[in-house]
Amino acid sequence: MNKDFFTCSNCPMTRTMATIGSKWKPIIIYALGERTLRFGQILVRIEIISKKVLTDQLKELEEDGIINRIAYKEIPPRVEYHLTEKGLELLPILNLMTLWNAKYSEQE
Amino acid sequence: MNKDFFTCSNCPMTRTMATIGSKWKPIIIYALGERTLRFGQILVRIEIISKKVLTDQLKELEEDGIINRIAYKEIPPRVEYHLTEKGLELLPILNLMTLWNAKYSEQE
DNA sequence: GATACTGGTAACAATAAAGTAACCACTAAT
DNA sequence: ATTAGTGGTTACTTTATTGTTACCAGTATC
Repeated sequence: MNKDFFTCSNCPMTRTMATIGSKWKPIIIYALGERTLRFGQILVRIEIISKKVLTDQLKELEEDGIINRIAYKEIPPRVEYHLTEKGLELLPILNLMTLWNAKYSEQE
Repeated sequence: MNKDFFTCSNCPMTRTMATIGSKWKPIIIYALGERTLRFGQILVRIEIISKKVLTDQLKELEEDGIINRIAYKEIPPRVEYHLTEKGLELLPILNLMTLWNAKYSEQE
């Protein structure tokens, strides 16, 4: 009985998925990249995401320290988002994943 | 207007998420690792996953060429699963993700 | 003959995630 | 006075994902 026995309560993968394992989060992070984008710009880039979902996901990503939100006190409002250091470190990993996927997507 | 304009229909991240972006898939892949495991063994390792969900996810992973399923014609039945080359290549990437997550999980 | 074993399946229930549509605040310009 | 512009929120509906329970096949053992 080896000690790497898999238990979900503190399985690293389970915990990681709890942070970025959702339909939209990796997409948002990827869309943001190294840019600073306004709410509306993200909305346009991801095209088919809804306002509400984007709001929700951005909020969660901010809570998890993956993105930074800066609201300027202007009218009409301007809110900018960009990845934190933590978020930026995720970028190359997500990139590897898309490369992996692309590599095996040639048969289509 | 630069050409990396983000369109979801063929956004690499969106497509990658379609393959492995579910609550359980990364966990199953991670649990499998380089081992060959029987259905029941995976079930025990992941503890809280249900039979049905595991069945479903394994089926999809097999369809996507990420795992191999070998059914021995024995009674009681014996079915073994292991990662394909494609699946194995995903392992280090998932590993990076758990490392990333662990790095920023110290505050808890 | 009853029971255990394994890897499922079927029918269904519950939950979580995502989507829709209307609305709001506040200012500037028409 | 009305409309546009931005970044939301609210209430609600729909859809997707997960989970539950009971059951099955077919052989071996008690």
